[in-house]
Amino acid sequence: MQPTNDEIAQLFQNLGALLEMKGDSAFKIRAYRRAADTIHQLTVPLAQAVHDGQKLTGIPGIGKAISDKIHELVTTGKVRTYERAKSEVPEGALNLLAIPGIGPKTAMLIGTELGISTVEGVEQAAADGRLATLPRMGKRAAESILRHIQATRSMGGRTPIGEALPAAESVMAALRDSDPDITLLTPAGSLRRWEETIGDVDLVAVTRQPEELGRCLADLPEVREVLVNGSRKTSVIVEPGLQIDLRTGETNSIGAMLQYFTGSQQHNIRLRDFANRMGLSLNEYGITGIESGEVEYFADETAFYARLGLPWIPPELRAGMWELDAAQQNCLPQLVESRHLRGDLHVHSEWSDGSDPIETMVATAASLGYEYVALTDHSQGLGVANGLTPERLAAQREVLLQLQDRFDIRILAGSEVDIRADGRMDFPDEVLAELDVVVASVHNAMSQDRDTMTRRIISAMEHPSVTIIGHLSTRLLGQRPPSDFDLEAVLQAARDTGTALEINASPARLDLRDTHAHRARELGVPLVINTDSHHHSELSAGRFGIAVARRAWCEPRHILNALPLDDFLRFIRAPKPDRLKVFDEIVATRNLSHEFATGPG
DNA sequence: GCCGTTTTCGGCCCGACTGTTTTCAGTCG
Repeated sequence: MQPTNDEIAQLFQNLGALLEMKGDSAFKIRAYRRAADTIHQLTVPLAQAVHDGQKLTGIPGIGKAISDKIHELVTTGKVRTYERAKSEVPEGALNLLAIPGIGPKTAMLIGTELGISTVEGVEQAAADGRLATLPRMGKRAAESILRHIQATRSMGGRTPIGEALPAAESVMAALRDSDPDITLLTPAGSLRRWEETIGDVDLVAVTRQPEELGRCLADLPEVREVLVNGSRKTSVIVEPGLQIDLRTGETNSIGAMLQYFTGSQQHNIRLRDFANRMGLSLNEYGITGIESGEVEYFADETAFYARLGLPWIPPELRAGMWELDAAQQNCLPQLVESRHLRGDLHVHSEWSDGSDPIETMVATAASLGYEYVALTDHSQGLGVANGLTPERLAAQREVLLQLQDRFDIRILAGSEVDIRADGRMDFPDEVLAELDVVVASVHNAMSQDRDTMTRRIISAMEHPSVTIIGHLSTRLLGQRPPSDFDLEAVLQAARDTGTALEINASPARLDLRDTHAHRARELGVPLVINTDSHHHSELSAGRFGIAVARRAWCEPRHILNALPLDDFLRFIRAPKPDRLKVFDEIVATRNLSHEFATGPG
């Protein structure tokens, strides 16, 4: 079994931690961590790249030594440097790093002095007083670690953005209520970058009495625990287990502060490195001339980046990958925005498992200013969702025709058709041929092996009536892992067959995920941003899908449902082998460049 | 270990907070 990118990234993350325990060079450690971060975000499977003989050293943060180690891992299944480092620290010390407040140094100490290798062991030692006897440890430190272990247990890892964003908005509303002097209060960190899961919610605020605001946060009723309460930073855990960090600053530092706390860490490291070479030093207060010691202040991020000779970089792009190179060459993408969407092509009604009448869904889509909407209730095979038989589907078409007279918005007849376990479609061909839009999705037998699932999806793409593949991986964030399939083969098939891929905007799914959407765009696969609405209120919830597309560097020209109605109709009416060509022609005649940018380098 | 509009050697982002200390190490982001 080939190592996945995540597994390779984890190995380098661990290697960095092991070297830190051993007291190795901080720069070497940072290099491994950077490589781990980069690999985690790569869109192409590294193991495949190794087999194809591709050069890895062009990837940021990957030089000869790390490239060699990746080769070694892929070809032999092991990395000798890693195995050796592991043998030189106490068994299990890596496990202890999962405890907040315990880093490599403390983990090493606990392992060597107390012979402890598990989180439970640390908990025991903290409780019975052994932990407090260690050097640079004490009663308070031990208590803090005990609290952290218990807090972590009830938090259970990163929070899907669909849960973190409302929680953050609720806390921000409460803070605004309690402090009328707030002039700025906004998310930063991974939330502002719209990552699919959030570790801690970072909030940035400007107000007259910052320490008072920190106390307000600590005193909110939903706060379960106060972790930090300093003059500029307050950290709390709110029910049901989400950490919120609030940083405060001055009005004239807003530009620097927002930039600093939005990150990502790798973006900041690269940006400061870039600034250093200009003789400038960056921190959260402003930009300092290294020679002169003079500090310049910035009221917004645009001015901050401009001082470095750079255009403003959208937070979704600040991954520490290619965005600085693109900014320097002034070729950042003009990212797609919610206002660019002209239709929604995945909408359910009460005819299957939605909860609203068709009319309500259509009226809501019209009120959002859309030019078209496709009704795509489930097909017959999905019994639990009250899937439509061909007869009910035909009856629904009649209803849609009658409704059309009463609405300006173009109503398209569609279906979300099950891709059966053997790759066949859940409706006969002649039924599918009647529809305007066919979203084909996997809903069962999700644990099929890689080859079977890959063939199953590709076989659906090869069907002449299938317009879009819905929620490709079937994952549910934090609940159900993605199914296993060969992404590259599937994306290639999408391109070859002219089948569009859906970015399912439901915050429970976000599927395609950002890196997959990025790769699809690189390959020139038309993408669709759909809400998969089951209630009229969900029709306006496309923002999570837009965020995925933006993190994938998508411009409006990459998004099929950003096309005006006439052009969209031309696309779906073209026979499938010609569709990609039609898409290209449409974009060309609209006088837009249509080279699918892959990012510089 | 990586990297280059000062380059193949000699640099490498920056600060808040905590708990232990009495000047700082460790952790975090």
